Amino acid sequence: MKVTINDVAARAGVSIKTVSRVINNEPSVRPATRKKVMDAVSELNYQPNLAARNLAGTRSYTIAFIYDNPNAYYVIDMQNGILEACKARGYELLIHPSNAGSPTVHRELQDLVEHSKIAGLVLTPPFSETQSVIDTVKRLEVDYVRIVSSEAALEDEGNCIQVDDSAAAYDLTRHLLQHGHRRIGFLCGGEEHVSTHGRLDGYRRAMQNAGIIVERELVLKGEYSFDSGVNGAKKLLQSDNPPTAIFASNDEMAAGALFAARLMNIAIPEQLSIVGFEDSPFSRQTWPKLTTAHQPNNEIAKCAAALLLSRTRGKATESGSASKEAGIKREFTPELVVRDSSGPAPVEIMNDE
Amino acid sequence: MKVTINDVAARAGVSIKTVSRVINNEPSVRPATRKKVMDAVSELNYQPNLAARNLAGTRSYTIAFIYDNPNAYYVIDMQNGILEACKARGYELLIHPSNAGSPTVHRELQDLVEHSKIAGLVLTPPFSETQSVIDTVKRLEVDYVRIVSSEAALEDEGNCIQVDDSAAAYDLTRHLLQHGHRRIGFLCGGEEHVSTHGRLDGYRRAMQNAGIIVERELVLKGEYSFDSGVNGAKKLLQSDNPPTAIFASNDEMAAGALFAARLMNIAIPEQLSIVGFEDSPFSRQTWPKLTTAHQPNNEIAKCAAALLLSRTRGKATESGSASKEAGIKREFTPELVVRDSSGPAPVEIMNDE
DNA sequence: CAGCGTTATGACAGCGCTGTCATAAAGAAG
DNA sequence: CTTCTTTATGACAGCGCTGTCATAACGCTG
Repeated sequence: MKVTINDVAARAGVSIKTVSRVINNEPSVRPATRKKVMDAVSELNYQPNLAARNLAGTRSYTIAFIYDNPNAYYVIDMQNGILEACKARGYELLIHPSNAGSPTVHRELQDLVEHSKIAGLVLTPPFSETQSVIDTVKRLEVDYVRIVSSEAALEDEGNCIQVDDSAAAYDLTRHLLQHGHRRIGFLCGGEEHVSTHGRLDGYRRAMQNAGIIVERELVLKGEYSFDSGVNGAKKLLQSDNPPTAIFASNDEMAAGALFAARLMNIAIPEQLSIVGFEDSPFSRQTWPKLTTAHQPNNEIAKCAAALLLSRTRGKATESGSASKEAGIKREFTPELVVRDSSGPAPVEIMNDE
Repeated sequence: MKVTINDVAARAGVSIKTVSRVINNEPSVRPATRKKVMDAVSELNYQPNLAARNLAGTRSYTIAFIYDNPNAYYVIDMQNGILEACKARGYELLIHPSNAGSPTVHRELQDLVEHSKIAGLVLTPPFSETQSVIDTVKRLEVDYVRIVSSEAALEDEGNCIQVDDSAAAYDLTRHLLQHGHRRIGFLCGGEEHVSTHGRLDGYRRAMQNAGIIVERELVLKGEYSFDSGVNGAKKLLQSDNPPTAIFASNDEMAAGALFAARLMNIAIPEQLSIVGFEDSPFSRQTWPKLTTAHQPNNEIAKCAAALLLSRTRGKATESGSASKEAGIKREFTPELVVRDSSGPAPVEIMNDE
């Protein structure tokens, strides 16, 4: 809005094209010239005009973030992470809340890509795991990065930032097992989320490794919501042989489970242990505070955006493609955070060991 | 990215300038011509290219949303509301998370305004209430709308969307009074927030109208956080003459108060009533669910953005300035939502009435 | 229907940048 | 030191739109 490429060129005593070359890291600029330009840039505090860049070149300096997630903490963390990566590289972010269930998603995506020149898309669950959405994105031939549960990355590793739900769930379950729990209930998230299956898998593996056969009625379908946590926990706790611990597939469900236990006058963690998943802020705002697995959403998102951007600038980076993705972590395993909602299994009916 | 103003012009058989006139609602276009153009626009599904618009005209089609709020629900609601308003009018949103405390805010704002051509700013608390920030914004001569507590709007009504914290707090307090509470503790939000003062004022007025003199030690300073709620409630409850109800200045603090009560084995609402403020999602995820005041953040934000946009398009709207702001609500009073954390005052020491 | 004030429309430049292509400078080779 | 490459730099058009200004069409009046 103020200082333009012309000002920089004048100051550096070169043509605007040369300035353009420097700020875009293109080759064929003598070091001395490059330095002159860089100096002018910083002296004038020049920043290229995004609108002009988007309009002129074939490249785009805008990426879009598509989300549909009822969990505000999750979205904000992700968004801030993406924003950081964008700012670092001079990109702009287009925010697009949408509705995974609705049939208009595909049309929305198409409009988005066709109307605004977009360098790429960051997809988070549930979009990143919905095959039809991915198909649409591929058909539109737009670059993208998906944040997904490791299980879902298989065919598409280059475009994925993976979260190892299974490994984290394994750790969480082991934590309960080490506290002597043998009957551990599991509340599933929504079927449509791959993370649901990953977390269940981790739980199953841990149980199996401990030599425990998981009874059918201990694993309940549900979805990633508070109410689902309440209902699931109620069902488990009202059964003839209730578990001594409950693995809720996310913190919100765990909060629901806590709520249900409270309704039924069950003391946490004395009579029942509950663990969540994600380490969202409100896992610290329940009573008692939740044992959970810390999922670094902010960093995950930052890496996803960085990965996307590392590709679009492509062509002319100095040090070759090898270094381009340096420092971009591609797989995350949420780490166990022990707080107050889990403890030793109550000692009453000791029928094994 | 696909169909441009040229295509529309060709199809409608007019010059691109005429198309420009139509899509910008400028005068001096014959109805017949206008119709031809409109038809072409919809047949081709034309959408003006934002980058080009931003680059060419003096107008800008980008507004920015500045926030610094630890409450993710609040931010997301606001953001979605703003986004709706933007989409409806073909504007773009620039998201700018920042840090109200940091001294760099002013520089950030300046960079934002100087580097990207910005049509206006939507400011939410705490920025919208920080005088130095407002001064900076005014100095930069950029249009803006502030979302503020009614008390803060005085001098600047035209630029404010007001939330009547005082009235809502009055209602909330009355609710407690009607349940027979006489000793009602009040946990303040951060001093720097005007809403803190508005809420306190509403509480004070209600108490006064009920003929109750509020003792000093019943009103505690704090900030809008869970921990602050925990600490404040503890202090109140450990005093010699504890209150029978606590007014927490937001839901997060109320959740904290609930937590403290739980620690001290105080039954809610039997022994103690607690109310929050805002009706954020987690007011439904506590045990028991919170009585609170519903603050329609999404709509508030939508109106704020709509107000901002109603001005920037200015000049050439058909029906004059009167209709421009039609339907834009400018003041909101959060409404009482009674849930389970409030109830009749316990009957023990009846020393007055 | 000439003569005037409007109102409607279009030609054209230019926003700040990038892509293409031509040209200048520098190196390599003979 | 001439010729041929290679590398470095610049002139210029044009992205899709809006602003300015000139011109064309219209609508009155006498």
